[in-house]
Amino acid sequence: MTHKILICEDDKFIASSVSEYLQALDYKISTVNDGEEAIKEFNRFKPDLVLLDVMMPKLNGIEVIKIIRDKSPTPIIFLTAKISVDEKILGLELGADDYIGKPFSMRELLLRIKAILRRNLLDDNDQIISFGNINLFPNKREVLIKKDILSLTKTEFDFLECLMKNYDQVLSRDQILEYSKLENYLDSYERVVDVHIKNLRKKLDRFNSDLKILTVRSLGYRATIV
Amino acid sequence: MTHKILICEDDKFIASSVSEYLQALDYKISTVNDGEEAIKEFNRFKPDLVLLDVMMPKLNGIEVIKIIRDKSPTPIIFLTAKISVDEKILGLELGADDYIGKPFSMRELLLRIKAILRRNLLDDNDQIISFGNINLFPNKREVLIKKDILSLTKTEFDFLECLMKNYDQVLSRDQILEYSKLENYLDSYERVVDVHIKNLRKKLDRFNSDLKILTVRSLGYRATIV
DNA sequence: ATATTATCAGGTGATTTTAAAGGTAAGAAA
DNA sequence: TTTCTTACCTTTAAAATCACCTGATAATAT
Repeated sequence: MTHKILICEDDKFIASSVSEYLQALDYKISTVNDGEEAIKEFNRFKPDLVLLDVMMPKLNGIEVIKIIRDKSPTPIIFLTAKISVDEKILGLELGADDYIGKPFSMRELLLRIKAILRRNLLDDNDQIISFGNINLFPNKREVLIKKDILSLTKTEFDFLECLMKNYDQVLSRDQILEYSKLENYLDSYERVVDVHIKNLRKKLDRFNSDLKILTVRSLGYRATIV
Repeated sequence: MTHKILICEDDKFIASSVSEYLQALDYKISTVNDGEEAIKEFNRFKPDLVLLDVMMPKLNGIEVIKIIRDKSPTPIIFLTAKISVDEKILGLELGADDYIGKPFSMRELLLRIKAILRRNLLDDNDQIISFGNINLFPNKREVLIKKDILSLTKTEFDFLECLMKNYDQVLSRDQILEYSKLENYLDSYERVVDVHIKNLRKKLDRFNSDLKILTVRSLGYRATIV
């Protein structure tokens, strides 16, 4: 796991105590003290999450988030003294993922960090599966090809997930059926797999997926990129 | 506003002097001498803050905090003779809000108590869950869309809270029921969820919420912004 | 050797069957 | 009263099945 977190905070005391606390928990930390450095370090360090003080020298947090959001969806938590609901809503519209008011407890901060990393699927268990231009989000049950949503039925989704998890491996019809835990899969006519594969291929083709499902004669199917 | 403080401490001398000192400052105090009593009295007394000795008979402080944290975020300060950095981190992870080493001065203890009670008040007002134009205030049990109050029944509120807390995750009907009732959910008929979701959707639509509840066929529901 | 044919695995589209979710309303509970 | 639950009905979506097609391989005949 061990995520990288960028702390942008001009109050040295807060910066160092947050940094120490998170380092002790095995996060990799980089710290900067103003907005301009924040942008530079963001590009260099490529953090998984940013803690961003709103009031900072040179560029304030709102300006920083605009620049970051232009090119990256990296989650950002604002650290802020006390702000109105309106400002909060503005920040959230600009793409902040959360706010935490000062003074905050370390435990509270940690909870929010964990929640956001989990929400953003950067957590180990529930990884995005990507090959070529296709991205599968297991917990959302959503598949994107480039920016297009590929709408799949439950079975189609399960088949694709199974094939992508076993990328480049040949899977038998039985394995695929079992994975998508269709009950009674023992009884059923094996050709069901063929039909679902056919429908899945059609949908993948329509969106020019470069992931293809190959037939391996007398054995089963295998997913690969062209 | 006068807060209730639960003191869990087996050293009678410390217990009574802290108790007297805080009572003189108008805090309401209850005192117990071991871990098992601590749990019982926590449930009965419902304190705003707990002072918890680490070394106690029957159940030690670490075990007590685990049990309390299972159901309550009530702030906890550990009272401890000497503790390594590792133990400190363990305690903080388990949900301690602060540590204070023995011997401590009454004045120092008081400062920490005040800081934590203050911080907790701020945080409570601060737990807004926001996505798109919709803002949910868990402690007020109020939902705003832009500036409009969305009036929801208890169940509708719970459903929405559950879905928003798990933004973009697919939740099964079971999970939603469990979240919203805490008990007896096993008895009930799963279709109730559909009905409440329908009613909730209608209300969200009427106010042009851009948070939508998507159905994920044969799995459950998922909240997302359009 | 090569051409012809039979056989087999897989592909496809149409149709049937089955299942899930939505909507409504009445009765129960709070 | 309002809110929640249940039952029933409608609508819609998905899965399974079937009959037929195609292309590949293997068997056989020339």
